[in-house]
Amino acid sequence: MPHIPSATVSRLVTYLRILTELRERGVERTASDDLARDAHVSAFQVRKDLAYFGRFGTRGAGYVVETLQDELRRILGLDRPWNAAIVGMGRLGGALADYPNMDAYGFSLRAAFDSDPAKVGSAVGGLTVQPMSDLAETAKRESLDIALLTVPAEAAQTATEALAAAGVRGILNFAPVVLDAPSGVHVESADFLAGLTRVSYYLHANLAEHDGASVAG
Amino acid sequence: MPHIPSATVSRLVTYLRILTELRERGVERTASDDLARDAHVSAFQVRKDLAYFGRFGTRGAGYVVETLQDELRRILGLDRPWNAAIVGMGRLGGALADYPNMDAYGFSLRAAFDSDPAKVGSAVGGLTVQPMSDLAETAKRESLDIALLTVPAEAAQTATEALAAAGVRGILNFAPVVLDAPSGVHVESADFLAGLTRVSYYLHANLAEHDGASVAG
DNA sequence: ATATGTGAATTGATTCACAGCG
DNA sequence: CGCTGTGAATCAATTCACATAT
Repeated sequence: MPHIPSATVSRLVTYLRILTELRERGVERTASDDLARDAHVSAFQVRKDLAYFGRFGTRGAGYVVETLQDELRRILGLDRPWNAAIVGMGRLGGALADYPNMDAYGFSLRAAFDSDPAKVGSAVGGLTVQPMSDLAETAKRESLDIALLTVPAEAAQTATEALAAAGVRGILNFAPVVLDAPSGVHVESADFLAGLTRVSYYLHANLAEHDGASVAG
Repeated sequence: MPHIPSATVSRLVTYLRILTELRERGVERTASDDLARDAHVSAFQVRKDLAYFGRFGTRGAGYVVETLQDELRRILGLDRPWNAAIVGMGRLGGALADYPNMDAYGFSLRAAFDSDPAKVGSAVGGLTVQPMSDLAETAKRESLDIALLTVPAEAAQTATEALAAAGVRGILNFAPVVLDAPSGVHVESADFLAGLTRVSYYLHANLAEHDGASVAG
């Protein structure tokens, strides 16, 4: 497998969503032109992105929605369940714990942690908040793969190291800091203040172009 | 001004944060090497990013933290206040309304909207939730610049068009859909499910590299 | 006929090496 | 002498054109 641009990975997520919506609407076939229009990219780009991973279409006829959806789910690792935990049960952590459809997307929330003794033991979104000292044991028992990290900025690096030590290999970081990712751990940023600041830049510069960057909120 | 890569804009946000932290710690001078280390990029990259906008350092001596911080705030449009509103007062909207330090970052929350009559009139984070029908009037009265869009995916495009019609020029979109940005409106994505899916991809592909994309959470 | 898949061309971003200035 | 600022070179990503398959 050649090296895959990270922008390609982001676009694959978009294509998958479009295919999911097409399928819900009962559409059976589609084409790179259609996907391109909905994803706001060129049809060349769609075909090139898919070509990194194989051949999924039929020349002259386009793609079968269900087939391509399944392939993208497989490529993106969504053909298996991921066990996730929320670390930091402030307002944002609480909102994420109650977020609907996380299971539908293939992510199973299995635990919630907070270092504040006042929060430990409370119930949020069907989970009981545990102390950080339970992290290693719970991570092992629940086979935690991914953490949604919603602690304050100044606590994020310490929490990251605790997560790495506990065997968690993926972190979605909501804190407004650049994390030093321990070896073997993949970190994605989901930093809405950075997004707000980019909006500020583009408004300020009077550049009302198209969309911007990536991650989560 | 040449064209600025959007990756450069994202990195400028990071540099600004590092400078802010240095200043809080009382550090007066820094160098591209230091910023590079903290931002996880190369020193070449730091200097090239800054060079798009001017000359801010002293050869042989590096940068004055306070000066460079001020320049970056100006470049990113943070030297003026932005008036923001939350559109969609579900769990996530509520969490954002209570988010501390939004003012410190230069964003002033002035209004909150929801289409659900049951939510209208309730108080969240010092704001009274207004119906969507008030959008145009309130946007004008409060000079709303930016919306934090936290409505469900299926409502996001309609809300975007209402915001554009009300004169809001920047949208930070938390919904998991690609928005069709009306002319003159800049949209940034703050889509945490996309971030989670990218984590899934990198874990699945067993590529425990470094960080990924951008936006908010 | 029609739309995919892909090597080649182009564009863009990053890296480099060093000139320039304090 | 040190570190910035920047043109040139390298590397990567996107765009294109068309051969290919149905």
